[in-house]
Amino acid sequence: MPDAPLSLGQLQSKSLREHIVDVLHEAILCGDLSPGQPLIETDLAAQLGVSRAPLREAIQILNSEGLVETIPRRGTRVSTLERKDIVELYSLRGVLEALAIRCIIDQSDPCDLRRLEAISERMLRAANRGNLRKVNELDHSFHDTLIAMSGHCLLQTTWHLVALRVRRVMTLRNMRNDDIRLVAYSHLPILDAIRDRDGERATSAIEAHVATGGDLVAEDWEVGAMPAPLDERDL
Amino acid sequence: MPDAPLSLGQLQSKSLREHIVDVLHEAILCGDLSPGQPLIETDLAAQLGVSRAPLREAIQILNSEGLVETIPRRGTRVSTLERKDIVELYSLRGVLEALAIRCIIDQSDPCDLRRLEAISERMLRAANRGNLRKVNELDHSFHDTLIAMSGHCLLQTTWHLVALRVRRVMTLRNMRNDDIRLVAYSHLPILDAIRDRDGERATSAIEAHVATGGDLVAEDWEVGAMPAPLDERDL
DNA sequence: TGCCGGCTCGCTGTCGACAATCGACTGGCG
DNA sequence: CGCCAGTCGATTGTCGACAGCGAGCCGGCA
Repeated sequence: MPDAPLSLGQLQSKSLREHIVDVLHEAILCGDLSPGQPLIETDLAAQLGVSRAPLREAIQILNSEGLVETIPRRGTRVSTLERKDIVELYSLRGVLEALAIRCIIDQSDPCDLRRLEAISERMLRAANRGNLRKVNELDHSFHDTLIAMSGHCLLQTTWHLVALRVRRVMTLRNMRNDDIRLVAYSHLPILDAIRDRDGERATSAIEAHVATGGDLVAEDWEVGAMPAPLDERDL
Repeated sequence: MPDAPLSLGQLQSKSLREHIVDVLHEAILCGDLSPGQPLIETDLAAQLGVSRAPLREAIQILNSEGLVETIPRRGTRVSTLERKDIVELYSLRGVLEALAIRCIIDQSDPCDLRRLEAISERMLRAANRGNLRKVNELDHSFHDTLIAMSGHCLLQTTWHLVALRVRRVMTLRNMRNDDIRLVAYSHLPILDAIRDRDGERATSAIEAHVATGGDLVAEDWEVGAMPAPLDERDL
């Protein structure tokens, strides 16, 4: 039970545009839409059973999120991911998470780390079981929660952009089993440092953690990135 | 002569949507559209002489940029700026610029600081002349250039979101004359540190600089923020 | 007099159609 | 044989119109 608000207001409240954004997110993050693939508005609209107006608005959003790239009057395509993008992504991610941790530590009330600890624990178990998908999922939860706990709204907004890209990278790349153990265990020093309210150590820990992840991913990116099955559109 | 590409391809190349985005940017950043003011699509479209379709797409963009807030089926309004937003803005800005500086310093080729130095010099002169508008303009140039020099694309994208908000804050707040001198001169230590390729010192310098600015702005925000003239729309 | 229900109106969400533009193909000319 | 101009198809950009939700107003009822 990750989170199921079911707040009733959710019922039908989503506009068509947001539905489309969700669908496209899913498609891009899962790799159903491969990097570089063109998005033909007419076709997509027909496939989704909607008109082009909300679809175009959705594409605007995807565009601001950096998931697609639009060339005026030329078209839109799923954005590609080069090695440089990975490096940039993880370097930015590092400083954002470091900021989050500083915010958390600076909070007057002793912060509630139980959520993070619970996630971390489950992640370790999943890693030892070799359940790669679960580890990834919990990894994302961990970092999303960390950002949320900072109470820094603007940071959360910014993080959203980064998180989308990270998720994308993680799906495009298949990790080895050793890797996920490494990743899972490297959350522990972060928790320790936050618990001790030691800003310096926490910052180092998170940056080391992120750098590790980034290195693992960037390591042989060219290999793992572009075997995008050259299937023509089938969404 | 800030920058005038005039590359001829610019002629007519902008879609209507982008024009609208520019106009709305201008209107919001200049305060012509005051915080909280509702944006009625029908009216706006009529005033701009366009249909609602490109206007709505433009609003999507403004929305992702955080300049407006949309409540589904209720409408869009210019987003407000609370004191908390200012604090968050400047804290994020600090870490982003610190990252930029680290990138610049890490670059193998000795970076070309002349552009920054030139801007800084002109800023000092403007500050001594008491030319507030010019100082602000040069201040923005300085920081935009700094980010650009990092060569970090994702950082530039992220910076765009921050810079928009900073510009907005700067227009909503009238600085005192002492303030701008203080701001202008506090760029110097940053330049020095970069020149010496001293990462530690540069980071401290930029964070001090940003913090100073943030404090100056946040100081009496409630006073300077909300005297938004309650004029009804005249765009 | 105060509260509840229905009505009306303004506005947003969505749609289908038209106009404009770009790329590729084809044919003619040097 | 190669290059340039003209044409055609495909795709995006823009528009006006309709449908549907939400808020505020008005009237009836306790």
